Amino acid sequence: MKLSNFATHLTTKCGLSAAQLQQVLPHIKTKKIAKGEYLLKQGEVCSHFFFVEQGLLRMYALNEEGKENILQFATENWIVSDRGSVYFQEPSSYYIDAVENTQVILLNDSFITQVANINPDFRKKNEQLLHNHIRQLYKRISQLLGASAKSRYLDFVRMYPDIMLRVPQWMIASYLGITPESLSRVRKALAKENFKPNS
Amino acid sequence: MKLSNFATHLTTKCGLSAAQLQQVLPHIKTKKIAKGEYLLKQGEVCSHFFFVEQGLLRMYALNEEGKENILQFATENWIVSDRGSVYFQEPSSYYIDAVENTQVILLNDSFITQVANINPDFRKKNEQLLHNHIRQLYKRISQLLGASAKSRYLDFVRMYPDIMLRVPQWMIASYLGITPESLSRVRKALAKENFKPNS
DNA sequence: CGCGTGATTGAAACCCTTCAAGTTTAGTGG
DNA sequence: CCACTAAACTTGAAGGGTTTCAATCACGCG
Repeated sequence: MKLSNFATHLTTKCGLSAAQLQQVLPHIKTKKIAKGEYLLKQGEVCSHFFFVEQGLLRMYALNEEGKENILQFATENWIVSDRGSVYFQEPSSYYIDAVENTQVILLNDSFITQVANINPDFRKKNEQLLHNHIRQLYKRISQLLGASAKSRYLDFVRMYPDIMLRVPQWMIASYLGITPESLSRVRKALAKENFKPNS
Repeated sequence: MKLSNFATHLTTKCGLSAAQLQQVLPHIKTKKIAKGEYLLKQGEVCSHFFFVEQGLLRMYALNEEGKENILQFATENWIVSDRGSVYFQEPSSYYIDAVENTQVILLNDSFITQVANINPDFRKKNEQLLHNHIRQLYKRISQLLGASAKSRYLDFVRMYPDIMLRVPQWMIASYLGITPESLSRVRKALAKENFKPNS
């Protein structure tokens, strides 16, 4: 069945009954985008949250020199969006595009409200998601403030071993805030120390 | 009257009526902490959100070398907390202490829920606060990823001119992720370029 | 006054970047 | 299936921005 990831998510994580699921599913929209295509560009108002059914997305900003800074990756079962832009209906500063061919589910604000009304647990889960997100962002900030390139890379590998295998190295460098050349050298140094990514 | 900032906030920002306000106010607790004292230490579970009635707080983490990395300042009418720790009842990785003598209002999760039940707008405002917070964190991350020390400092001055005047320079450096010496040199260079913080 | 904290300045060192060249890998069309 | 090409990754040398360490200066406060 199509939409299996999202449906599973709603039942197991958000506690929707089978009946509630049938009530909700007809209203959701899906979209397929090919590798390299965009879901959001700088200056546009972001209209949806994007649930990744299958594939891999990234969100990034351009700095003053025109370089990409990757803020976030999103694989299966993750939600990515410029929440601020959705919520306040303001132009976004970010881009969201597909690293792999990707199928997403488009969720707008009213869908969230709708499901929250059907199922009170859903609201709680949604809040929980937000808090978790904030916690993750704080962790990232404290890492960028205090940790070396090597330590940031090791944390990334520990935290997202799956993503590491699916995105090109220069994107990881961009996520870590270093150049691809630096990351290459960090990895070389780690190899000499007998570091194995898979252990 | 005591609590004036918080009461004003609840009525003007969250739309509580005078009657609702009277219903709520008796249940809130305040706390005074002197400059240098702590509201939260690493390893403790954070039990409250802290609304700053008067004064100035900071939240920071210690990196692997024992250096402070300031994640957030909070002045009057701001809320600071380790939301993740409050929400999931897990030990915090952060410290919160007072930069000035400070009076805070202690808000726990049940208080939020309570007020949300009394006034439906409050829930919306609270969500809005979360979304705004996330947006601000993303902005900070993209800055740390892509901008130079000078540009980060200029952004800080533009965004928080009031805080700049109330905290020692080395704390701003810590917030920006550079050393106090570097910030001193950045400021010196800006002075040569005829930069005036007040304009 | 003297002490402690914060800010400044200098010199050397370090980490990371930049630029340029080379190598490997992956994808495409013949 | 090989040949070709573009993209990704590696490597080296030089340079820049930031840190480190140390010394000095400025200020507020008991």
